[in-house]
Amino acid sequence: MDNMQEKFHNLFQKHGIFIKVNKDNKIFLEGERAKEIYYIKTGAISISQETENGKELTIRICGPDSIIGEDALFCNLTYNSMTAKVLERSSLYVLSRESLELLLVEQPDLMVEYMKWLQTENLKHQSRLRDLVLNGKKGALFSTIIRLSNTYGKPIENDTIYIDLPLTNTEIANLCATSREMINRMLNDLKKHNIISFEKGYITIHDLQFLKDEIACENCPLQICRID
Amino acid sequence: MDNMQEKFHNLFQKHGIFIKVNKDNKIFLEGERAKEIYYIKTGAISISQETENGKELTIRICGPDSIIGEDALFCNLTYNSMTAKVLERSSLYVLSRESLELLLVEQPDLMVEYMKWLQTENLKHQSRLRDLVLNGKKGALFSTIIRLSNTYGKPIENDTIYIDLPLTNTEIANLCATSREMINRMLNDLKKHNIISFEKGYITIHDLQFLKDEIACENCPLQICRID
DNA sequence: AAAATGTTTGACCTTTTTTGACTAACTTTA
DNA sequence: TAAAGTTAGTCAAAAAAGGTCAAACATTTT
Repeated sequence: MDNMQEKFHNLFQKHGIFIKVNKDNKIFLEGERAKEIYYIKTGAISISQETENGKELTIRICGPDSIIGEDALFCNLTYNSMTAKVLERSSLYVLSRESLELLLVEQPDLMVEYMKWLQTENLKHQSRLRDLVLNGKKGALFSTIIRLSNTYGKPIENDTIYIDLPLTNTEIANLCATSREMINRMLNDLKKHNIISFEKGYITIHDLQFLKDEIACENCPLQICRID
Repeated sequence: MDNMQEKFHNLFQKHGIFIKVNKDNKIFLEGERAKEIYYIKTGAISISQETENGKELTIRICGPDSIIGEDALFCNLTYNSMTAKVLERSSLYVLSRESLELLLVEQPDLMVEYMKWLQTENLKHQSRLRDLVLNGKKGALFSTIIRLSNTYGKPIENDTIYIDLPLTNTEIANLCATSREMINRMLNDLKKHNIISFEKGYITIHDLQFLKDEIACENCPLQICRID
C-alpha cells in the first residue's frame, strides 16, 4: 500500500463508520442522491452503468484500498452516475460527503493527495477508453485481462499469473461492452492456444506478453493500467 | 462563462504568459515531459492519442475557457499522455506546473474549484466511454454530434443548431474511433433524412431529438455532455 | 432433487471494416 | 500561374467482426 492510500485509510478509519455488506447488495444506485464516500477495506465491488435498453457497462472493479462514490465532492446537489454492486462480501468505511469535504479543507496536504488521486482516475479512464474503442472487442478483452492482471494478479511461477478474483463471463462481458457469448468464444480461443486457462471463474495467464503484443500495449504506468 | 471559469481566467491572466499559436502547431506532445498548464482564451485545440499502429483517437476538442495539459499536477515526474494540436489559430495563457501548484496551495478555495473541475472531467470521460462503446459506431457519431452541439452549437432558428466549428470527416472519425469513410456514409445518411446538413465542414442540426432518441440519450447534465 | 445460474455451441443475421477506384479542393513548387 | 502533389470526400463491393437466438449442458444453491 503506498503512502497516499495509507493516509486515506487512516482518515476513513478515524472518521468513518465501518460496515460489512453481503454479496449482490448495492452500495449506492445510479440516479440516487450522492451523500457518502466509501473506502473499501476488504472484498470486491463493481461500479457500473445501465442504459435504458438494458445494456450494462462496468467502469471499475474495485478491491481493497479503493475509494468509491467520489463523483460529487464539493457539489451541492448531485446524483450518482453509477451503481455500486458487491461482487463478494466486503467491508468498508463510510464517510459523509460533508465530513470528507471538511477534513480535506482542514488538511491541505490531504486535499493535494485527493487531487492527485482524481487525476490518476482520469488517466485510467482515458486509457481505458482508448483500449475499449481502438482494437475491437478482442482488444477490449485483452486489455481487460491485462488490467485484471495488474490489479488482482498473483504471480505463481515463471511468468504465470493467477487472477485472484472470480468473474463470470457476464461480468467480463460488461467490462468489455459485449455479449457473454462473445467473451466465451474468445476465452476458449485463448485457452486453446495456451495463452490463458480458467477454472471456476478464476483465470490464470500463461502468456501475458502475447496479449500485450496483440493490442500494441505501450506499457503505460502500472498505476494507470488497472481496472479499479 | 460561469463563476469557476472566471476565477481561473483571472488566475491565468494574472500569472500566466499570453501566447498565440497558429493552426496545425502542437502545444504539447504525447510522451514529452509535462511542464505547463494552459488556459485557452480563443481558438480550438484537439487533445488526442496516437497508437503504434497509426490509429488516432481524439479525446477532447477544446475551445475558449478550457484548461489543457492538466494530467500531471503535483506529480514530480510525469509525461503527457496526449498530444494537443491547434485546429484553428488560438491564443492561450501558459502557466508552469509549479506556479499553478503554488497558487492553488495558497488559495484553498481555488483548489476546491480545481478539484470540482477535475471531477467534472472525470464524469465527461465516463459518459463518453459509455457513448462510444455501447451503441456502435452510429452511437459514437450521434453522441459526438450531440456533444458538439452542446459545446459549440449556436441556435439559429426554431430547433436548428449551427455548430460553429469547422471539422473534416477525418477529425470526426478520430473522435468516433472509426474511419472517415464510415463517417462520410453516416453523415450523408443523416443529410438524406434531413436530420442534419453540412457545408464546408460546418454542420447544422435540424433534428437533435432524433439523434438523442437513437442512442437513448438520458439527457445528462449539459456540463457533462460536452466534447471539450 | 429441483431450481437457479452460468456456460458452450451452432446457425443465422447485421454492422463494420477494408479495399480500390474515382473526383474535388487545396498546397507547393517550378 | 500552371503543373504536380497532397489531402479530403464519394461510392460500391467483398470480407470480417460482432450480435442474437435457441438449445443443451454444467454447476451451484436451495
